[in-house]
Amino acid sequence: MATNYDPSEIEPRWQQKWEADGLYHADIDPSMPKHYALTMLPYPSGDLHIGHWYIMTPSDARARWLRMNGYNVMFPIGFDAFGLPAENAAIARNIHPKKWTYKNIANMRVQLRSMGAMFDWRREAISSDPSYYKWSQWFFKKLFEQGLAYRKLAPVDYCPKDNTTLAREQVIGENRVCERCGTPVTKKELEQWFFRTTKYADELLQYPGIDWPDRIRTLQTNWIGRSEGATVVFQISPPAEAGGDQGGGSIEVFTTRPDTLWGATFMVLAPEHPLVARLTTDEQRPAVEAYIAQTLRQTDIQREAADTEKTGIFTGGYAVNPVNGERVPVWIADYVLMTYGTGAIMAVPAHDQRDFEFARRYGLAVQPVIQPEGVELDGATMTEAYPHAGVMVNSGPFDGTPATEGKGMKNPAVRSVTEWLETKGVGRADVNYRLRDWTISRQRYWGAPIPMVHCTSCGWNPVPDDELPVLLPDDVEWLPTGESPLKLDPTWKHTTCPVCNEPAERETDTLDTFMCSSWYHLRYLSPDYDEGPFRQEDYDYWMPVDSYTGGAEHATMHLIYTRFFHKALRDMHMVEGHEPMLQLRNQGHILGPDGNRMSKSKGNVIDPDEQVRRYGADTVRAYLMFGYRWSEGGPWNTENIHGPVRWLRRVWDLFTSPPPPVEPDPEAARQLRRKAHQTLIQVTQSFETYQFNTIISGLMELLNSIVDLGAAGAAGTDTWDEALDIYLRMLAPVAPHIAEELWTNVMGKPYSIHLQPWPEADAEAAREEVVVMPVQVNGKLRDRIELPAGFTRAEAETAALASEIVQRFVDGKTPKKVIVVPGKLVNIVV
RNA sequence: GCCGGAGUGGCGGAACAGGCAGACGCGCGCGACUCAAAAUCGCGUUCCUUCGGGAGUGUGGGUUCGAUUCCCACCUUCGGCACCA
Repeated sequence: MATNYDPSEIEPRWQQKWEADGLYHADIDPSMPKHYALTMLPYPSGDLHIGHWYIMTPSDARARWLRMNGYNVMFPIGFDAFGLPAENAAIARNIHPKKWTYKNIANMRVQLRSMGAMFDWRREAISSDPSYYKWSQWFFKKLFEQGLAYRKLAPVDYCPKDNTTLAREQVIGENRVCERCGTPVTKKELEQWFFRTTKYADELLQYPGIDWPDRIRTLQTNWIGRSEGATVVFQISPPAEAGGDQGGGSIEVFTTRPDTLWGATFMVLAPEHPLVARLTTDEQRPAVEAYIAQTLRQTDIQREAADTEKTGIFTGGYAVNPVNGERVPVWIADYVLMTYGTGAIMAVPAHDQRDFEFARRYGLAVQPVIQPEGVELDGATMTEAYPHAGVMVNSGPFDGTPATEGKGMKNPAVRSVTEWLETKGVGRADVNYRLRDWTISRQRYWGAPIPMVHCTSCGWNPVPDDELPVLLPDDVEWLPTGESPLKLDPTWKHTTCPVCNEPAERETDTLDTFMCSSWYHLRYLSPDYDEGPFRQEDYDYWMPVDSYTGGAEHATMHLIYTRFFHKALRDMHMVEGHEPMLQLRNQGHILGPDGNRMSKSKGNVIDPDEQVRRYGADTVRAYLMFGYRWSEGGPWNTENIHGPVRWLRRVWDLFTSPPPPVEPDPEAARQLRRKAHQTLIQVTQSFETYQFNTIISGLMELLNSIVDLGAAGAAGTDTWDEALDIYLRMLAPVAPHIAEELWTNVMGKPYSIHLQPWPEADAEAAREEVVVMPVQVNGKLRDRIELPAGFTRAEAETAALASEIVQRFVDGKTPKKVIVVPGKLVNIVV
């Protein structure tokens, strides 16, 4: 029976049999508890990357483990197939994006199958299939009907290389580059479709009942950027001298520090603010217009760079500070952004560094209103703003009120001033968010057409349901010209208005691919269903997603979008619960052997196919689980993989070349049983907590014990058989092929090991009989004593003091205290 | 600048509701088998040591009988945000 371990023969054979038998089909079974295990779907960019293995194979092992624990587990797979990378690659190679994409999918399917994962391939969903994007379009319509999709003219982020607009989330890094191609983005004023993500800003900050990493929650919380404060109304002052059309009106500002209102000595509007034209006096008009023109020429990057010197210009207009009636000049400056708050601020130079710099540059008044303890702030001589705690001064009725450091309503000064503003009718408590609505229009070809029609008399209307999907035509020029390729098609855009039936034009932009991936977990439920995006009974059984695995880089993109999507659908009564995914875990990333990100140009790419050819899928799986903290990742190591290589070879040898008969020894058998059940407890716990490296190390340790204790007399006993049985069951989730081969063909046990239950741990058997207690003297380890399990404190103390080595260190002194921690140690304090 | 991870042998990493630091593996060294090499197996492997011990989990303090684990202040590094009023 002794043969060499040959994964290249074993693995494809079992993969074919499992598939032929439908072993991993997940079907509704109300008699079983369900578990929806989801791993982020891959983008069909060419070849499967070792990174895909790193996300998917540990996730697969855990899904298999759950299945052995009695869950009806669904572990689906699909492709996020629309989007820029496919289109760009297709342009570079001069093939049609569709052809390129589907060729890659065919290739990646083969590669994915070589993992030996328990994917239910019947549920495969591909976002660029018409049967899929029909429902992406349908969801768009639903959002439109709810007012959650809308069209507006707005300055949006634009990638000049990819020639398309981008969502704010897709602009990254300190120099604000395109998430896909790394080109610095520019701003463009365009009519675009948006999703009203801001409607859910506050709710997205809550994570009710879900187990998501703090890290992701923090990233999302920062991204959403909630600020508490007050909106305050400043009346525009009547003209002090001739010029300017200033017949009343008011300017609203948002501030997180209403307690500093008495120190607001001027106001600043964004140059694009609609009131600028009204406020500007004739005298100032040429200068103001010149400043605005100059601002427009600047890129957003220049404008938003925090370290440039603040510039601005006086409009000539004034407003009245509502708390003290003082007339304050109104300026415009590009450090005030039209896209946040009201696009206007009250400037408090004494307590805000930006306002301070601006005031000093233009000689504006600085009035301290928060006095720190023991220091006298003087507006004339201050060298920087004082943004910290103190006592309110020069603040009318609030003089003497303590102001703490924090912004928002937790600061009592902020709260009481806000309440006072409300009673005076000049302000109200308010909240602002950094989050912007999601721009979803893309001026590119390879995406789902936005199902909207524009008619000169009826405006924008959705395509009727029975005309969905709006098919993406194959025969267009899909070169990126900056215009939507669909617009350049001579015929496609022409249609009739769904309302008046007159000639009308289709929307020629396509949907951001992140929209398609916001609901893919729902399509897996019923991928062939054509009456709706999913079948209700499938939803009722499988949702929500119980465990979701993927990269943390999606924290402020996909993972916000999909939560928004779920909440929107919930409010339309299409889905239940407040969150789509109950548990989220992020893996790290595998780098090249040189420690850099893998890239073809660096020549450090590890090809999983080659590793599988060399070592087998089970070994690659085991290495990826064993070699890293899953949450951290790290460089691929061409030497460390030899550990798992040897391990699985030794496992093979143990089962195929059983040890020679020995004299049975009950003590060795008892020890083996103890180790087996201890390992079982530890491995179970490691699966629970996604600690894949200690699953493998536990199995390696147990193998060592089986070999050693077998030779010592455990071999051939019932305990031996039990240990080997437990061993294969524990091996099955991590190395499914070798476990199946050894179980079914070598041990002759009933097919399939993957239908077997997870073994039950015997806590009694796992308990140690003899306890080795470390003995410390003054906290330093001096000796170890053996005690029978179940000893008393007094026995432990006596035994510890009796130790010769301990006595040497106690050195005749009387112990002040003896600490006995049962099961841990004895510490003698002298 | 602000927010959040992470710093443990030559390397990947274990152990943390405070209790034997370095499990498991890689690499390395010595040995066995072999004509030889590979593979395999056995032993060893944190550092220093006068062999009694001593030091040691990024640095410096603190709490404690006892700290990799908790607290304070730093340093390094990796992410994220960045004129957000």
